[in-house]
Amino acid sequence: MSYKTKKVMPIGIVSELTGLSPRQIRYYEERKLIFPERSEGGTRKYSFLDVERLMYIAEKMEDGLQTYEIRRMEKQKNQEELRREMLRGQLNAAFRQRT
Amino acid sequence: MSYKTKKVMPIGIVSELTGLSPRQIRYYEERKLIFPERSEGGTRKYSFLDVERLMYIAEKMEDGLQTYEIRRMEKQKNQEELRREMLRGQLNAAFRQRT
DNA sequence: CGTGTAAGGAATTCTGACACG
DNA sequence: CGTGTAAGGAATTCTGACACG
Repeated sequence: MSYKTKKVMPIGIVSELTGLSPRQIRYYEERKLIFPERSEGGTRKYSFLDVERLMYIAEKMEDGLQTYEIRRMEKQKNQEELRREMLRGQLNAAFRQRT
Repeated sequence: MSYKTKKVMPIGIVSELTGLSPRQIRYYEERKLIFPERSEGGTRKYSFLDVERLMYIAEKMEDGLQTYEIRRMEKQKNQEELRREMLRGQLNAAFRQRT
């Protein structure tokens, strides 16, 4: 696992890095926009990728979007990616090509 | 600053990642082998590079080296690098070359 | 020298709730 | 809906010291 995706930061650091309040960060988790891991004791752990995602979320919030709208956008993006990958898989299977 | 060098991890995470005890990690700091940053409240913050360095230190310790020997090795390495860089600088100046 | 541990305190984080709008 | 805040408690970290070897 890369340094970018490894969950290692406490919420205080993430708050400093993103400019968001701990309250905001926890709320975005409640709204299924962000998914930190937990330590044994229950404290949240975030990755740099999470920090990037939070900054992206912050932008969208500033644009006036609601959390469920952002979540919907993310889901759409993922589904488009899936579609593209499945298409690529089918093409590969059909023509026996290797990338 | 890259994800590798940004100081963001608390000592508990570093302990998990390296397999070293917090006591050992603090001791290596006392012996000037590692240099975490501090939060306002005084808690230590480490980077992934620090984690790598700690694993390197752990190896050397297992080899039976003492902390001052490891510190001496590091210093030597740095000085060699400096020498090489200065030499490169002089050559560039002498021949007006650009890399 | 290098590391474990118990001690006491401080910084950090957690959750659920109330408030505002 | 999104966020601030005070509340109480728990997890985490801090330092200095003693112990062992």
